[in-house]
Amino acid sequence: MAKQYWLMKSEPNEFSIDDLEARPQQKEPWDGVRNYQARNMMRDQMKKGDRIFFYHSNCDVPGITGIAEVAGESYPDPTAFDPDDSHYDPKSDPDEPRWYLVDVKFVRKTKRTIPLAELKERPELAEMPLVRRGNRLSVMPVTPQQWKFILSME
DNA sequence: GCCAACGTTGGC
DNA sequence: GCCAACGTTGGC
Repeated sequence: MAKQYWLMKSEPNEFSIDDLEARPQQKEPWDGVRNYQARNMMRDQMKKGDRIFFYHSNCDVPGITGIAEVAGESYPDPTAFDPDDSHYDPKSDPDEPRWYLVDVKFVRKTKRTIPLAELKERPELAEMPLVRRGNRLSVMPVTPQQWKFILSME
């Protein structure tokens, strides 16, 4: 299958692109997602080697700060089974897991933060869920055209 | 199955 | 800190 492209949001005060770069093997399980649309994409569609825009939300300058890649196939999110974890979900049964995740691996930081404000100005990106009003999806697909265009804004 | 209340996301 | 937009929950 052709390589696919994605965008994943993270709050940098929780987990930033620098945190990802600093991780052992520069890899991190993308746990804690509790939204069905986002889960479905991670569980069913994201494949090893797919590229990801790493997006910082809820911060001074929200925008794309780096590139990562999907490190392997999806698997059940262990934090859903842990009563001590803030993302614990008693309704997720290990025999029938409700939540899934993928591991994400650092590729590089973008040359600069590409701010949401600039992404919004570009008609080429008007179809991205990211720039649409009220969208709260934390994992979303990016078309090859959008991917290429955003890279040209670096 | 409807829908009001509530909680969360996330830009500003 | 405000608040609009959503998703989820739970009473009926």
